[in-house]
Amino acid sequence: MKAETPKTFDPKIWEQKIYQQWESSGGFKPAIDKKKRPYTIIMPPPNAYDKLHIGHALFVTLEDIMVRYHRLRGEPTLWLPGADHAATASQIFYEKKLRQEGKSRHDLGRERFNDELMQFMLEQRNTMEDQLRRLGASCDWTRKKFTLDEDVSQAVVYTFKKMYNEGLIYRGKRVINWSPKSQTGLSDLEVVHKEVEGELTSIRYPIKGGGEIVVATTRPETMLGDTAVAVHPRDKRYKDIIGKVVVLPLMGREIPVIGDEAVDIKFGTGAVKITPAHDPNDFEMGQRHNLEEVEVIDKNIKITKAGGKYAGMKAAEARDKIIEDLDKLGLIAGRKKFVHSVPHSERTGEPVEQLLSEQWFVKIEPLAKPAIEAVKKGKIKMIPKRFEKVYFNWMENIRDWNISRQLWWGHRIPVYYLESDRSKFAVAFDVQEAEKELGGKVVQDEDTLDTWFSSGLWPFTTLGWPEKTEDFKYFYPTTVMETGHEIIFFWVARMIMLGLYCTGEAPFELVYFNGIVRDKENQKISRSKGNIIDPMEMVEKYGADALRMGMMMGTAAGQDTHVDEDKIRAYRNFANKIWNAARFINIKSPDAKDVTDIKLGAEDKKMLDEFSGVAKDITKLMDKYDIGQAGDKLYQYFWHRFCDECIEEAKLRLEDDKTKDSTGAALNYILKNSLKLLHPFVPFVTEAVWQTLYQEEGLLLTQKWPAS
RNA sequence: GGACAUGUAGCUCAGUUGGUUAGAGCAUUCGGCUUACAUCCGAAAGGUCACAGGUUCGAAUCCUGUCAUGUCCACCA
Repeated sequence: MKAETPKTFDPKIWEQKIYQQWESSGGFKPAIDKKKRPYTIIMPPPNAYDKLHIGHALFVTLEDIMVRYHRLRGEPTLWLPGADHAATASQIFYEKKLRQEGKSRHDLGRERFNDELMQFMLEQRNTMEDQLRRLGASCDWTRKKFTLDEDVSQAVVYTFKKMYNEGLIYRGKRVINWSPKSQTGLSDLEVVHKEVEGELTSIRYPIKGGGEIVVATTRPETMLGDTAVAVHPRDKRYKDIIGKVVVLPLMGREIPVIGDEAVDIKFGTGAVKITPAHDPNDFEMGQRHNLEEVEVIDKNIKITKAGGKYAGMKAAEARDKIIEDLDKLGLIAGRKKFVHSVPHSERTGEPVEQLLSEQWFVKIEPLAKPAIEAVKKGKIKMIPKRFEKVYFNWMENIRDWNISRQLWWGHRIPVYYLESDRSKFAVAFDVQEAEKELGGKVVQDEDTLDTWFSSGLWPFTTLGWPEKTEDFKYFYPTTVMETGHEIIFFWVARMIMLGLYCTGEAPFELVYFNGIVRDKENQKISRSKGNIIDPMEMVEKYGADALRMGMMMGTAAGQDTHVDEDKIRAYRNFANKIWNAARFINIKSPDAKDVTDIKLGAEDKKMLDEFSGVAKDITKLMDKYDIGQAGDKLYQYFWHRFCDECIEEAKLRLEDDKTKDSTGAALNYILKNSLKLLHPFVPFVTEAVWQTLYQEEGLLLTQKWPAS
């Protein structure tokens, strides 16, 4: 560096060039050494069509810091990037796009719809990948994966087949959550409960042989499908009524009064109408008491033929009509406003309908048990640890997993039915295999798999499993899964269960949970709130290093983090500080000797000692995954200790011939090694300085960490 | 209904096993183009450590309770 080198670090000149050097150098690829344990992170794949938002910037920053740190430590380090087909989100997204063009997916047909969407995805994916590059993500692009890659899809079928053969996947009729808008079933996790003000209607059900029993409901129209009335077996009021028969009003059907512990004595009259086809609790009760399931609402939320004279009406219309009719008969015992929680689709926001439907399920208990064990025994650790409790709590109360989705986009369920007899089916890789097995023409199941089914296999399908590839053998189990705590059940739990089931090993050693990004008013960053910070705009304005520092400073695992533009600007200044400290040292001492080749003064030794203490502290913090603290310590040290004090005090000694050389050597040593410590956090500016000063030693990317 | 997290300067956060006058950065104010950097340097101001009890020679730190904020789970006929 010379006095005339620019006074400011200009990210625009450097970033792209440096990234290309890194990538083409092969430095992102792990230096495989069978004697060393690899450090592996499989990237949580962003949606292929996503533009990166600030949440992505956070996870990319954190993972890149981990990966760069371990790479500098000399470990064979793999960060494997990917893209997700994000079944539900993508289909909804693309259908919306079609609608704007005045089309629907049915105009295209399944095949064309999927082809077009695939085309679109692959195009968009380039944008997403470019954005990862701009953030400085040091991942191995030669190993990148897409969740719909041929080999990944094969692995999905393989797993489905194995689970089916071992009795872990079954087809069954259950009450499921049905999203009318997207016309698909949802898992319990895809449903959120919202408080809604509704109406609680009390209805008199006449008892055959005299008397009546009053039940209350928020969904009077479901009474058409009632097949019992339940009371608590120890409820004194109804002691003599259990076993009697009531006549279902409007329908005239005779249904029993049953006793079941699940009934809450204190609620309402203590008697509840049971509709096994439209309520999961009622369904379970129906199973216990062998009740008939009468479906009265269909997938378009209209009353079915079983609904008698109400058939064909929309459920809401039927509700009003039924109340009117009951009222005429004097059977309404009361109506009152009632706030209750109603399940809504997490995706579309609409209320979901609970319907009886035939779906594929994963029997979860045999998978959950070992998954609980793995965490209990410490085979998998979570940071922060408190999420282990959250995990146990959910896993211990887990229910079977509905994996069918009535979507077109995604992994199609690998089940083929014999055309001539649909009760016969085979699980197969393709039509030929199925036809061979069934001995006739076959049709494939129309449904696709829950996107989290294939995502659950991600830590090993990305490495080539079920083939015993070199990568799989070497890198699996992986080291860290870094992701958001909001998907601990959706994803993390499923990866652990499926990982243990498929490979016999826990898929990773450590789960690091990042928090949610909020703005300075503590609001969640979201488009609807209008407070989005576009990471690419920030990179454009302040450089990737500044954005990265802004993302990670003050973060702790599992803790929400705050960003705003001021913060990012402040760290742009930090990048500049590094640049200028280097300029100064190099201008004053362009031919600095190695500290081992020169007699050092007392002040020099003190500076060096202090530096090695800092390097040790940083190392300790990094090993604890206390990344925010490590960043803060470094920032503090480099700027306010090294620059403000060490360099300032050294200025005099640099003017004195007796101390000039040794001081220069010491400053140079600290600068050079600080670049290594700083590199995981601010990779671009440190690399830019390194290449300007120490080019003959190769890229900073793969230097040796200056502490142990 | 249950669980968890957080509450320290205007804002974002440190504060190690309890130990002098509670620390940074950003923002603010003042003074400086001092031979790397004005994307800078120096200085100042700013705190009842959410609140109330308790343990202790000593509490931001440990215990109990309260309040506020946020998150998750369960569920409501």
